[in-house]
Amino acid sequence: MQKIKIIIADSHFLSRKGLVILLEENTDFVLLSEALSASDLINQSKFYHPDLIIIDYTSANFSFENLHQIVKKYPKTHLLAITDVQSNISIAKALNLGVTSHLLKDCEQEEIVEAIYKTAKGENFMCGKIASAVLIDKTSVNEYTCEGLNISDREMEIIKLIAEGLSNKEVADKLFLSTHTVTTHRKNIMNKLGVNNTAGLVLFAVRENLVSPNHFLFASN
Amino acid sequence: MQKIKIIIADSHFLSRKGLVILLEENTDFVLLSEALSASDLINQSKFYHPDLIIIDYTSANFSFENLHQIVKKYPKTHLLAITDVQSNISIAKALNLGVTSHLLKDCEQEEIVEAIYKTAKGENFMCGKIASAVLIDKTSVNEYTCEGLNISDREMEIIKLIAEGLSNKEVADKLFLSTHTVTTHRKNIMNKLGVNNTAGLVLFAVRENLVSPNHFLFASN
DNA sequence: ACGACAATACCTAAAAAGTGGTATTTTAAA
DNA sequence: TTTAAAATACCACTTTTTAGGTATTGTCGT
Repeated sequence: MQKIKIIIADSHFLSRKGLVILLEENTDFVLLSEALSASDLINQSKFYHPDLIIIDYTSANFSFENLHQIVKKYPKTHLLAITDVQSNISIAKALNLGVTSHLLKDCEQEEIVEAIYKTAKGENFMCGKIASAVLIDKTSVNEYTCEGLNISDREMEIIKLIAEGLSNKEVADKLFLSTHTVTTHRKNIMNKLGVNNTAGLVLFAVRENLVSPNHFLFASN
Repeated sequence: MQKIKIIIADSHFLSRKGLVILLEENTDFVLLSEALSASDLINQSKFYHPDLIIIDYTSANFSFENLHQIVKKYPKTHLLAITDVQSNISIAKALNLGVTSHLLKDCEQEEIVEAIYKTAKGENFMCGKIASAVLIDKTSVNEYTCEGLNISDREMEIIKLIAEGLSNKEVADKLFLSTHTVTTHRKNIMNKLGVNNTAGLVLFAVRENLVSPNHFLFASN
């Protein structure tokens, strides 16, 4: 069997080095390089053409777009995402952007190793928590959905501002809309989410990382 | 200079091995052992009497109590906590239980190394985000406070219910109070927190783990 | 026994949110 | 090119929240 050629893309020192040790312990794996930023990753991918990239797209110098860039440019390279706890929508987004497998950083060593083998062959592997978080729509093979919610970008924008404490009027002013429009959006959002008050909206916003729980409190320091 | 004798206590494979590499790279550090659980940690501490324990008290097989146990039994051993993002109250709690220093897992290597040196000497070291989250009350040396907030238990209870989406009336019914009382509490809380709407209350509740961001959404599944 | 604070309760009035509609325009997809 | 969905806007009405107060009781520590 041919060795699996791997790049690690993660700006966090600890998890990066944890992965290094894991790869060193298995002779089927070859670590080509470590990328600390998106530009590192682009350059190294061009140079090495890895079989597999293990990436934390949430860490400081990476983003969702990097996933898409890699998938488009190097279709033979498979992506294994490994992040801290994420919202369902983020995970679904990553999968839709072409990530083959998804783990969390608190996974066991064995799970990570298994994920590497499978992902390098192009097979999906989700750790337990991820699998339960994302429902796979059996009808369309490659479509991952997130609990049937489909909140539009505009709606997301409005949720974010509401969660940051703006009133409908303030949101309207900020986005150059009528308050009626904001009210309508708010109604539609609440219907989609199945909630009937601001608390529900704010909790959703936190879960989807639209706002940080520290929004107000760090501001007051 | 004598070498610093260290135990790593963390059930997460990746961060544990990341720390292993970091310690190996510095000849002043000696890694005595790795503890995957509280009982591991107790046994290894008894056997090795380390200068320093690097611990993620939030990881699967550890808890706040372990911090207290170690501090009480081995006063010469210093504790360096390193966790994922935490609420201020959790951090304050850890510090009050006797943790000398506190980092986050996304810290840079240099910060971790500096923290190890200082903590082993008994000096405090907080990474940037932690330091800004917790203000040290200079008047009483060993007392860490949380932004001078002192929210009473009753107030916490009411915040929690509001964040769960209950109206003042519903909270009042649940706690057998007049709506006036709930309204008053709500006002007092908002004054203490320096916010002026429900969104701020809910974000605070999330930050202090009074409510899960999944409260509504898991309920609807 | 005193003071401080927490918990309770009430009042008024303005502002905002929540409910249940309808309706036009723009955009993306089939 | 038809169609569906998203984004926009308006109306009327009710409920809830927010902001400004005051005031009584109980409890805890000094």
